[in-house]
Amino acid sequence: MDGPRWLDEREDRAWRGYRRMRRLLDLELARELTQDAGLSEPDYDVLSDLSETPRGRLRLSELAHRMLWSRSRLSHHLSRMQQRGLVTREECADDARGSIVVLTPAGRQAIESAAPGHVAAVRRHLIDLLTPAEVDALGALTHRVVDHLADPGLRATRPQPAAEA
Amino acid sequence: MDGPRWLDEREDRAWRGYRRMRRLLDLELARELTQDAGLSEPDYDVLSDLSETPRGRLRLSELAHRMLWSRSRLSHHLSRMQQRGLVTREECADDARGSIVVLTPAGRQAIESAAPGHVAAVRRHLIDLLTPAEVDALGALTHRVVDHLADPGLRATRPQPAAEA
DNA sequence: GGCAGATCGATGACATGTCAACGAAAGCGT
DNA sequence: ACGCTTTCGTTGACATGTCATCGATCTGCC
Repeated sequence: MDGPRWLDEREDRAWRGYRRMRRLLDLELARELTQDAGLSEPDYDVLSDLSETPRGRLRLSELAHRMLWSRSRLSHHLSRMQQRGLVTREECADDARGSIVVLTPAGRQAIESAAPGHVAAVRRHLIDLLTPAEVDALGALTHRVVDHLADPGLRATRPQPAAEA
Repeated sequence: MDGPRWLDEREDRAWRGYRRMRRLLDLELARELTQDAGLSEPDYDVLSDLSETPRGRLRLSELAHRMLWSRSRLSHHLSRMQQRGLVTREECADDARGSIVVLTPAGRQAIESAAPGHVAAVRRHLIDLLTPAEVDALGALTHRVVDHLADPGLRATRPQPAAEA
């Protein structure tokens, strides 16, 4: 029962800064995206991931996996986007349970006209404010954290849960 | 007329890493917080900010301002927290429109018992994975971005909508 | 073949966040 | 004192995200 190791001044500064940046950056990017392209950030992410595939088609689960979304969330969101004509669903030939999400021409149009402005906003509010060394540091650090979180073994580090099969 | 300046490989790595970290870190911290303390992240943040004040009391607007929340959101959330006995509202003496959010003993108890575990989680999944130099870099970079976003003049930087496609 | 369990995607109930509007009360200039 | 405008916090309608569950289908194993 050691006293908890609180964050020291620098750590606290980093943590608070991260959370504040997160919030403000999100608000601003979402605001511009809505205003300029009529898309929400989730919309943009769906369209973006879809458009990165050869023919703009992906199994729903595969898309959910890439986006780190639950299938449920994606299914709900796709229904809304489908009503707006941005995507459609097709039956999957080799798996009758599955459905394939397909980018419509309107969806392709939407992402292609939104992308330049969005990238510019990301630059303006983040990337271009950083030195090259900071960009690299951010890349390195975030990927390390992601790898750590993606590793199921990480939770063994926690005090309590020790059980294993 | 310039083709949009897309992100180069390093910038893209940083940007994708950031978004992925954001999502995974959030999920994990929220998961542990709920499991260990029965609080959501928004709950924690409210209680945390309140507990940092001398007597656990703040004007609703002041709290909303600190948290970067809308008054509406905070009002809704407080209603839920109030029903769980974590906070109460009091009338404001010097401004009859206002209300003062007050941390209850139960709320104080909740944040005090949740904090050590939460800080430990933040360390385990983020801070302790970083070198001291990275912690400083993260602090510097996030604060720069925050300052930039907080500056109302920043939007003047946006290109005029004069360009035709 | 046929059964048991896993996976897929959809759905409804519910929790949470956003947005526009509101009544009440301050501020402010006259 | 008087209006006009702004600010405060609340509210209701609605958009979005989560969670548990479902029927359908696939998979592996006998």
